[in-house]
Amino acid sequence: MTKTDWLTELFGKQIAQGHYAPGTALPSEADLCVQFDTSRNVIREVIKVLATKKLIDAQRHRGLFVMPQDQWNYLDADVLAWVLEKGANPDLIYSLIEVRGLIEPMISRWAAERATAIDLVAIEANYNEMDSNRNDLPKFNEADIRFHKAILMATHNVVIQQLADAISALQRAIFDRTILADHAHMELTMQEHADLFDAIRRKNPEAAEKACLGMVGRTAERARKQKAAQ
Amino acid sequence: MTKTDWLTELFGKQIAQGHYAPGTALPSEADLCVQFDTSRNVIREVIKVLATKKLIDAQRHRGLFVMPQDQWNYLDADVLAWVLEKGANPDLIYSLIEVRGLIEPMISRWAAERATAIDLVAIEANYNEMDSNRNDLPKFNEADIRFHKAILMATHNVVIQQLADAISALQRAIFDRTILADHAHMELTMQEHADLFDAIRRKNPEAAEKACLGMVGRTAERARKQKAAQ
DNA sequence: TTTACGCCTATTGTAGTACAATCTTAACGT
DNA sequence: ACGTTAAGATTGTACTACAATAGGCGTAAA
Repeated sequence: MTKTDWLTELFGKQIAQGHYAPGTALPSEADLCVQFDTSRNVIREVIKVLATKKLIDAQRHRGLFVMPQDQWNYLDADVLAWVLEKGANPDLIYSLIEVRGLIEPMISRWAAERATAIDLVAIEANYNEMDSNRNDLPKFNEADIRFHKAILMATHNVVIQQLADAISALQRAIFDRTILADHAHMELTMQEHADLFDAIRRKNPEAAEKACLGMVGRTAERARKQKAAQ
Repeated sequence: MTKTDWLTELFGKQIAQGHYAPGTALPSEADLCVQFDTSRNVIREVIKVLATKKLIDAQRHRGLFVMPQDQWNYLDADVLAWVLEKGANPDLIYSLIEVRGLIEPMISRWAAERATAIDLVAIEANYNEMDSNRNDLPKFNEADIRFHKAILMATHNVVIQQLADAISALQRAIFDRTILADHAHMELTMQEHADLFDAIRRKNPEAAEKACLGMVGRTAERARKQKAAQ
């Protein structure tokens, strides 16, 4: 990883996690050079990347400003991960869950209609990896993420596929906040995933959509509980 | 507009429109400096932006490569506009229409549930502007785009709002390809928009969703015809 | 012939300086 | 109090230099 990449992540996180209030001015390029101990060249490239992600607004002769939060590109996997890492605001969480609730069932449906043999192999492989890692939560979660990503790919819709990284980031953030330690919960999760995979393999769109609706609904319910508890 | 912005658009368009085959190597930074008559500094910033948009893959010591098309960030308004400007591939068009058909009806529904008085004023203003510009197609289209954007904003879902620029780019591209010159067509369009606005104003989600389904369906139909005709 | 080694070149990453262009601010004079 | 002017601050662009390493080429050994 290059110094530029590193600083992009560091500075991006600082902004996304509220180090600087939206709308306010950031330090000048010269100050940032000192602060991060690097050349102006690197700082400018970092700024260009963060501006493309809509976190920063660079105005010539005036300075750098934090974009208003509602302009941030939440569909960018980096931005989403940075924001979610440090407990995001409830509005964003609700918006994300709402959108996910809209598109995931349709993704499952499309996957059931279009999955090729190759797609099915990928989905099944990740299901099996989940199954055999019930006692290793980190591995289990990563397999779960790959399972859903494999389904996404099976839609063969390039626009939907763009969302893959963002959805993965969302899943990771949810995993970090919800504990599926208890046995009954794990069994239920595996059963749901089994049902979904089965529906896709049998090329049954209705069953796939229904299976997904249950999962999404329960995830949303968990998120609501977490929010209420905190 | 700065030189960097200008070259980002120029080079980005070249790549997005197939000047260089996906997967192949691009000219080196030094060559690009000569080709675009600029400093390496500017070229590197251009590259950073296009890499963030997933059009370019910069590999240290190896060179610059065009990303595979299915990695391009089609949810970025620039990328989408560049790609669509020069007749995109049918797969992409189909994917876009499919996704739009999924989310637009729900957007209409949410807008009907949540639109504030301010939102309604914005929507109505743009409807009226469409109405009074039936004979000025460019103005009519821009008003149409703002009409749909106002509805998007009325969902009060920040994730959905991120899609606004991309959807506007998509609409512009569709307008450029479809001719609504004939009178009957225009009347139908206005009627559909009136129905949608009316449903949102009356806070009737079902009616809003239904009105939108008709519009989306007809747009998809038009796109299919255009594709068949070419 | 094949393989291993080392040298050379090409290429991106980082640092630093210099100047241009213009917006902001403060000082100044009336 | 107000308009003018000048200085300073800040981003945009250009150029040079060096670092670090992947890849290609040639050479020599097995």
